[in-house]
Amino acid sequence: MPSVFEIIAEPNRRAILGLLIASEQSVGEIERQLRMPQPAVSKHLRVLRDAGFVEASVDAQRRLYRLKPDSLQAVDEWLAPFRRFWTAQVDALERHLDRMDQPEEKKRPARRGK
Amino acid sequence: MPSVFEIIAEPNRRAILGLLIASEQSVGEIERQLRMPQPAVSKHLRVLRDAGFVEASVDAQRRLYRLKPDSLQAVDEWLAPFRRFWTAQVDALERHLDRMDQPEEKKRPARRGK
DNA sequence: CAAGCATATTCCATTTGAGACATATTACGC
DNA sequence: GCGTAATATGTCTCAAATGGAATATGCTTG
Repeated sequence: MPSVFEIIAEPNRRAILGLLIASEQSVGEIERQLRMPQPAVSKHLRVLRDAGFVEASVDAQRRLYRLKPDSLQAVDEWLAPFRRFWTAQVDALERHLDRMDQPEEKKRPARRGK
Repeated sequence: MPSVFEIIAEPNRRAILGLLIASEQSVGEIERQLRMPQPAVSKHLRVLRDAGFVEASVDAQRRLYRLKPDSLQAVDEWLAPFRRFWTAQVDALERHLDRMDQPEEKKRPARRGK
């Protein structure tokens, strides 16, 4: 049972997850979009399923895979303590830029919010 | 040149990064805190340094390693599109809880916002 | 400059995991 | 039930990366 981090270390698995953001996809659709041999797709999906990142429903002979919520939350939580590290930098940069270009306008809407 | 994701896939490297959140540390300090052979520490630090996650300054014979900002930002950006996936879930749960316990109080302050 | 400590590097053995291909399974239409 | 499409699994090989032990480098002090 590999860790969450090992799961997403594999580029093809990240690609598959990326596809599933849009909507659920069959194995064949993934295979075509990523131009990847079918056994490879199935194997990666197996790993993702075992790790709880995706789930499948049966539609005749196809299996439709979709993202499971929560799966990537663990990564987000691990990241949290580090986040303040770069936000300090970015905030300073933004203040700097704000002072530079249009000192009068109220531009530059919420960059990280929502 | 491994990807950001491969860098943080290694548990010991995550542990080292975790230590450096608190403050900069020498190799020896990391070695002792993580109970890890010194060459292992140096090797992982090498990888982290090459990947731009940490930087070192020289203090006599010791090298003090500290986090570089921005390094983990790439992970955060990759995570962004997925984030809305679980927030939908969490928000629903929060609304549910809010309805349950104190229906009158204005408690439960911003949980994810800074 | 010799000795000693802190860190880096090299070498080797082992393991892990992905890729490629062949093959098994399962469901459908006829 | 047969043939076929869609997906899963098994096997083999190979590359990469980790751990461990020995060794090299570098700085410092006496």
